[in-house]
Amino acid sequence: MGVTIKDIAKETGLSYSTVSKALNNSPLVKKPTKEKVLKSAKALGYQPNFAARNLVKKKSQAIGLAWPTIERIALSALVTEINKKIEEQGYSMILSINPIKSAIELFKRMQVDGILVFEESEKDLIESFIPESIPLVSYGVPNQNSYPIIDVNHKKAIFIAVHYLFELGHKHISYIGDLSQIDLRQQKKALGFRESMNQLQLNIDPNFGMIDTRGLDWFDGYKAAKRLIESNSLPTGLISGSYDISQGVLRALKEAQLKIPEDILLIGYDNIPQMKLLETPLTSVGVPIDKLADKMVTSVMNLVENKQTVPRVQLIQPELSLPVVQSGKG
Amino acid sequence: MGVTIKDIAKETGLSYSTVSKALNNSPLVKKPTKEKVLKSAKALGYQPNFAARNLVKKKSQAIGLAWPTIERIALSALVTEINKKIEEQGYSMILSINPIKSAIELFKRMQVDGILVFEESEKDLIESFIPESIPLVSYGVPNQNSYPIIDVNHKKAIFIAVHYLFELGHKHISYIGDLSQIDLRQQKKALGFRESMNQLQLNIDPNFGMIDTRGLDWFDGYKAAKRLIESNSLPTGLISGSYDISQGVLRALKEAQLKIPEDILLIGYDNIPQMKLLETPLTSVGVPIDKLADKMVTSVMNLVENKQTVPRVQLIQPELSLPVVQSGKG
DNA sequence: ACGTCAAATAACAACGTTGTTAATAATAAT
DNA sequence: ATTATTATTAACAACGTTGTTATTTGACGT
Repeated sequence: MGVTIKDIAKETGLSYSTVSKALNNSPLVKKPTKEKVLKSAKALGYQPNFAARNLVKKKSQAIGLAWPTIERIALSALVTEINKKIEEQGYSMILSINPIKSAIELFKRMQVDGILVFEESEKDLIESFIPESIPLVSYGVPNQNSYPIIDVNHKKAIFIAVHYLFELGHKHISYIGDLSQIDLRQQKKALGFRESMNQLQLNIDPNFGMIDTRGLDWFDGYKAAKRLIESNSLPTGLISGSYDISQGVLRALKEAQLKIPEDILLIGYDNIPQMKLLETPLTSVGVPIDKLADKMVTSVMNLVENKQTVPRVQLIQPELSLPVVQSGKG
Repeated sequence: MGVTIKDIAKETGLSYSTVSKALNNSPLVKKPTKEKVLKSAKALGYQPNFAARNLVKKKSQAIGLAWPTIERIALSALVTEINKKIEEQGYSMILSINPIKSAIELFKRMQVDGILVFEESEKDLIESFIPESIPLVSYGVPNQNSYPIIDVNHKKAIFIAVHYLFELGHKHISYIGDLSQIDLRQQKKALGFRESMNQLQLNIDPNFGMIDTRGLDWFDGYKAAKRLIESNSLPTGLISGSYDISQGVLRALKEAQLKIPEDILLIGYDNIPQMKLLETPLTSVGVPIDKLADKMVTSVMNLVENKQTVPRVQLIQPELSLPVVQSGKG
């Protein structure tokens, strides 16, 4: 089946080492012979065997990305951006939607040069099976991690949102998000809210100051917002904990015929491009997705081509972005 | 760096061929030696080199899935199901979100044993660069394809939906979906609607019998449904062309305070599990996702392990499924 | 025309596995 | 005790590349 370098060596009457060099456009081989080789290669339908190349070069020119929760859309824009950046570096990205552990094993099998991981709350486990042999960078929450982690300053993000509302004169501010004790990232956001409110000496309504969505899906946000609306304890400013939740909240507000920002000023989370597609333009806070993608890719690349060491924790600072005013054409 | 089979051969005083056999649990090696090898392997932290193994075995035990449109959620449930089925076969799945052509090239590099592709409308291109060396199965619309295609009988699906409504006594039936001329799949659905209506001698309202969403996103469905509602040409039965569109339509109907199925009976498309998560349970029509996943995986597996030939086109028949009545607990 | 030096190509050893064949140790049969 | 037979292990070629070293070829100066 497979046409190898030796076949084209036979055809051209050259040694297979020169054929190899010719195919790699080495300066050590004369132009006419290069052309002869190339022509013959095309004629025979030669396809390089990358297992062989990987074996000798100890490189696959690919990065693996472990993303177990594919069905939650929030990260897909980030993944797309990461993919783009990796390609720009001359590498390729492969994705696994398996649980992190088996994804990493798969990547090892595929001989990737580096691994990116989206961690959620299984921190404990990860540490035990990360392969020393392959560079790994995680988008997660710092712990006693031995591998580099890219973190977002979630507390500060919420802080920015609260202060923004405060300066606009809002006194009744609520937070809507997942308050469960499992996901560290969500905990930081909640904590950030509490601290910011205290600092500004604002009161957190005991019942509806912090609304628990009990989940991160669109629908969770919807249901929680609905409860809030029915309670008649509506704040004037509302901060939502994630992109998906914002969507649900928006919907609930719309159904209740509440106007944004007149009746209630909603601040979304996660600065991803899709934000612009939302029906109602939203003020939002978070780390711009391309900044995040850039950090992750350059970090793992630095490890792969060990140009320099990568800090154990990199905290990225969030920004506030004002709503984009939609033009008539949409 | 890399601990190899030879290192553990040295350690145990055995030849590296017996070490290899021991690690693969061959019956040709005595139990005590096996144990010795295993212990030493663990002690040294041995990690097999799969490039070497792939090279000699000409197999990677992995299937590549090309899915360029990751940001559209509709297929994610199918992808998850396919991943599960592939794992059950003892293989692994890697995913690429690159354009199909470069995804395929990547998969070749990674030495996958087989490739699955989600085609949209770039049929023309694909044919030219499919590698003869790797089995490839596509979820697409049949053309002059030389590779196996899994197709869904979209026309029949719409037919079933129309007939279902007709038998319930509906006369005013509309279709809402993407009517663009580019996507073959969408064209089939539209055609199916026209034919079914004609067959039943039902009139298609010239303005609002077929509503063009001009896109496949959630929001496209929303906007189109909104136009429909404002037109006051509301049908009693409405068939939507995709999962995402159904979501948008649902939302628009809800905002207009229209009840399902009392005011209007909406039939969704794509029988995917998430359907159950929709706020409003929906009658829906389409091919159950696990059936589709099964067809794709078994097809590519048959090629990979060439057990048997795979038909050039496999048309899967859709089914109607009635709304799941939600229990109080949700 | 002959030796010198550079350019071009050939030869060959790796890379880390697996599968096949050869060699040895242990056991059974006479 | 000696050979035939089998269980174990060792040796070695192969997989398809790349990089290093050796060899050949050709051009040049004298």
